[in-house]
Amino acid sequence: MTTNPKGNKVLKVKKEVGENAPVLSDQVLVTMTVRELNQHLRGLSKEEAVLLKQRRRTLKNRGYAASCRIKRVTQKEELEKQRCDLQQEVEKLARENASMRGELDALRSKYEALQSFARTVAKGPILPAKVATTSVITIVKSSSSSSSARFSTCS
Amino acid sequence: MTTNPKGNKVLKVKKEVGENAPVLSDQVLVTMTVRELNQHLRGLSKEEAVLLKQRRRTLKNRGYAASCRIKRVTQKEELEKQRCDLQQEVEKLARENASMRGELDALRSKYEALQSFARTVAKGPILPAKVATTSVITIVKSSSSSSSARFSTCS
DNA sequence: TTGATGAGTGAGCAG
DNA sequence: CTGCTCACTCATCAA
Repeated sequence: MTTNPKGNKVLKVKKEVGENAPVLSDQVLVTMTVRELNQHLRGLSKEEAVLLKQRRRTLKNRGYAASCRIKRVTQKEELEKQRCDLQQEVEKLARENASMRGELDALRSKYEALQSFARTVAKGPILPAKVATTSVITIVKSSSSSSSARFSTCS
Repeated sequence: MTTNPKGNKVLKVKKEVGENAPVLSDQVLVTMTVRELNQHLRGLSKEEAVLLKQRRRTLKNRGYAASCRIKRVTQKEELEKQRCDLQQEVEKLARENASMRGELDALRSKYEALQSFARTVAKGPILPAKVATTSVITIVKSSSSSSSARFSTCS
């Protein structure tokens, strides 16, 4: 078991042959450094050496293919997660939006009511007759210079 | 060329053999209905029949693998598009949000100013000195102009 | 040479 | 059986 023979090519697909003497297990062979490999190559015919190096390359490729597949699903999951996050953000912003729209409407109503009230109140005390029908009241916050921008949203 | 022999197994990878008589081109074989296939099988040995059916299956698999890959990239593109769309929606909502927040602030300021004014006015009819510290009140006698529209556009 | 990826192949599952 | 998908292999490209 520990000196895994060789035949475990594909995890469950191609299974062990068990009869030939592998010399090196796949695990060992694929993990080996080039230097170590060369040492093992010492006692082998050129033919065998070529075959062994070829097998190593194939094993490596098997691993590359696996990483490639993993990467693919990882990226896909990443995309799905991003989509999910964005979807939630959209919903959050939409809720904020709706709530602000409500606030705005409410405030506008209050503002208009107050405006009516102010007009009525202002009308009585001062020059009742004349101001009543023709005046507009402009209120300017005197503190800030940028206050003029305040009303520019009313364009 | 039109009666494509057989050897074009893989587009550029495995190329034509050119010596055997394919009887049926890949294109024809893979497109054939089962009924048509059986007719071709009539004059063949059982061995040949099995081989032919196997070849058909392999060709079919080749096609399936291709669709599988296409599907994969299509889905990935789909995800990327959705992400892009959502991203844009987020930005749009964020802009709306910011703009509404601005409106809200502006309106709140106006409301507070009007409130101060109203309080001053309601409390004691226009005492210039007192009002001076917080507001400037301009009373414009407008001669029928649309000046009253000033505030109505802020709705 | 090493690592990554497209395409083809067979295994194996689902309908 | 048909269609799909996984894991593997090979060809090929890039670093």
